[in-house]
Amino acid sequence: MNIYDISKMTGVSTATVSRVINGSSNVSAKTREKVLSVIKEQGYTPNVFARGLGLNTMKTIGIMCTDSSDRYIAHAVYFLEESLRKQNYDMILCCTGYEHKEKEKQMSMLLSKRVDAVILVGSSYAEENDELNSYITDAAKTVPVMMVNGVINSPNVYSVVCDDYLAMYDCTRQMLLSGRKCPLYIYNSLSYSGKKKMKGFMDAAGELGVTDLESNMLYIPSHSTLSRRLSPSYIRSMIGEVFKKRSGYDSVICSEDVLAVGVLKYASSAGLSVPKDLAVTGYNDSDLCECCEPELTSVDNRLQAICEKCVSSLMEIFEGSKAVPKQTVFSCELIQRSTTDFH
Amino acid sequence: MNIYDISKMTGVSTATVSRVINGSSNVSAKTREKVLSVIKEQGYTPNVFARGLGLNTMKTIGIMCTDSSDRYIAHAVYFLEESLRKQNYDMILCCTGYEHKEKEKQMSMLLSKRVDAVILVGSSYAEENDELNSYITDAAKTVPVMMVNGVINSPNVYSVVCDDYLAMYDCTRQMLLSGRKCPLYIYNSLSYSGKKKMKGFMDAAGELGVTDLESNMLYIPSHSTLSRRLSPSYIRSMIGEVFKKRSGYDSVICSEDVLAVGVLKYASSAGLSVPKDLAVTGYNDSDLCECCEPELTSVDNRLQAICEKCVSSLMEIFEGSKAVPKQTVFSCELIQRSTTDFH
DNA sequence: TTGTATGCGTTATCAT
DNA sequence: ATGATAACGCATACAA
Repeated sequence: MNIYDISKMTGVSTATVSRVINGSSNVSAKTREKVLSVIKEQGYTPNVFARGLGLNTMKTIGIMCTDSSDRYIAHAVYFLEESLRKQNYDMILCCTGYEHKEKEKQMSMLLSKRVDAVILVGSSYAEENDELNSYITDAAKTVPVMMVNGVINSPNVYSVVCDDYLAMYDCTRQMLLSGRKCPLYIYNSLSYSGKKKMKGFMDAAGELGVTDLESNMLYIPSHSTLSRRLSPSYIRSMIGEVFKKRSGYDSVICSEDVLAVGVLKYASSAGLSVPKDLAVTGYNDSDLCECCEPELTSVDNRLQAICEKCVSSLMEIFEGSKAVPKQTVFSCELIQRSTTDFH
Repeated sequence: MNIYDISKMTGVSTATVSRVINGSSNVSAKTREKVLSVIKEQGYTPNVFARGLGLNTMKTIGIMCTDSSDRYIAHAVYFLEESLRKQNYDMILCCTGYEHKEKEKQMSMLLSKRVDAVILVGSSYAEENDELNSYITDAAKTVPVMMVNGVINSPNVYSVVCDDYLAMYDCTRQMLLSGRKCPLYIYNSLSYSGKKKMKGFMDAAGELGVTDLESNMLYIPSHSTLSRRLSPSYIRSMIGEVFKKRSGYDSVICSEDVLAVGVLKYASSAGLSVPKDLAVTGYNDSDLCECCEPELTSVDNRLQAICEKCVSSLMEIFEGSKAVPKQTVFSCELIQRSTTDFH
């Protein structure tokens, strides 16, 4: 069943059938009605390949992420899907993992599929080293590239991010202003946003009199070769070692919620009362916050707003707007629960 | 840059270029080498639309799920993506939500995109009422339909599931054999697998002397119009009400981990010691299990194995095998942690 | 308002 | 082993 069949059955030309399908106004009401009824009756659907061949687009966006089972990314994918579908776009989802080689490979695969744009989800796509980003900037010569929570300054690459620096700066300030003297910062990533958060902590802590920042920071890398994901009990044991080496920590600020869960586990096993003996904050405001005891103070990084803005900007780019901002920054919001006693 | 350009630059016909691209053996080594070098040098990529038009396939699988940000589904999507990519297939991801209308709509959208198959993720696609499944059985007339954790008995529809009935039956048995007399079963879904689990509980409880099953079961529906997701604190309060009405429960068996987290929250607030006063089990063996205190006994429903089998079966179907099982069943595994004291 | 004719870039059939 | 050409199904420029 193709456009020729419909043409024959209705007695009009394929051009007119095509016009009806695409909602052209230059069709008489009578003709339109006739064609429409036959199309419906026959259950005819235009062949997307033929259409794609002519128009060179399939209304499909390529989504690249490292790992769609990650809490944060899974939500991003969901919000993007929702927004894109409203605009009648589909998504091809690619999970690249954390290896550069694979990222490059999937990108070229997406381009060969002639997607209309590529959305990069997560800050692990924005590398410090420009050389490593060349596959992205090259791709942007062909299609718009949108980055969710990552920034690369290059033509046709657009970023939508939240202000992780300021969020962590504020969070740290609040922690110290509430009377804590000796915070421990735990981070698990040195990605673009990972570094922003870290700097936020360091600046605030430095300004408020914390010296010897080195000993107030702990790096627990995720995505090791050993395991795909950090487990809370592993984190607990790491914390335990650090607390054994040096006592006096009265607060822990984490770059991700799961780290804070591990801290709470440590506190519980060490008989520390939270927040009295140890105040704790997480980051992402994920559903983990409400699963632990006490419930976790965290930072809402506005993922939904970011994803929706990302898609709406993309649509504007498609419409040829020249006024789309290269970078859009959202503010985070501190969500206070029971692991802190901020003023 | 198209196949004609390559043809001109190499001095061979487009047919030969095509043969080289598709690895036909009927090409001399010399010609192949020449063509390959020009292709590489020019960075030529075949146009997938033209190819799709001729072959009527784009090596793309449609994935339908209710909500890709759900922990369980997000993992399924990840495992499916991984398996499909190994076979050089892409996925178009659709989140349909829980409304029937939308499921139908997205299905027809996928079919109009000429996907090579559709994978339905989650048990909410298998309806009791055959009428409601007709959009699925109809789709199966066009392409193979694979169901991850749901069963519909119809031509060209294949299911890969885990034995939720047996898992819940065993879990309940263990609970009762460890000395518990009065279990509460909490469930949040009446989907295909939801009913299986429920029956598992009822059968085991009935056999081991629990009477008046009605009062041993509590339904807390997810996906209400109020909120997209159940929150642990809401669950806690629901539990609280039930325990107030009738005391004596010494154990809680949950159809999903997040429910169990809510139970633990209740226990903590009510001063009940787990597992001494109250034994608790979850279901799915999600990462929540290791986030709570004490860590949660749960059922591993072998999601990765299911997804991998689903894809490998699909590949066999594509290869024309007639021996692909209509239904494949995996056994679950009880993962004991610290919320139970099973013998 | 409607129809005709052509291009889009492959793959496959049939010759050679 | 290689080449010429039809077919795939649609959209559109141009003609009427």
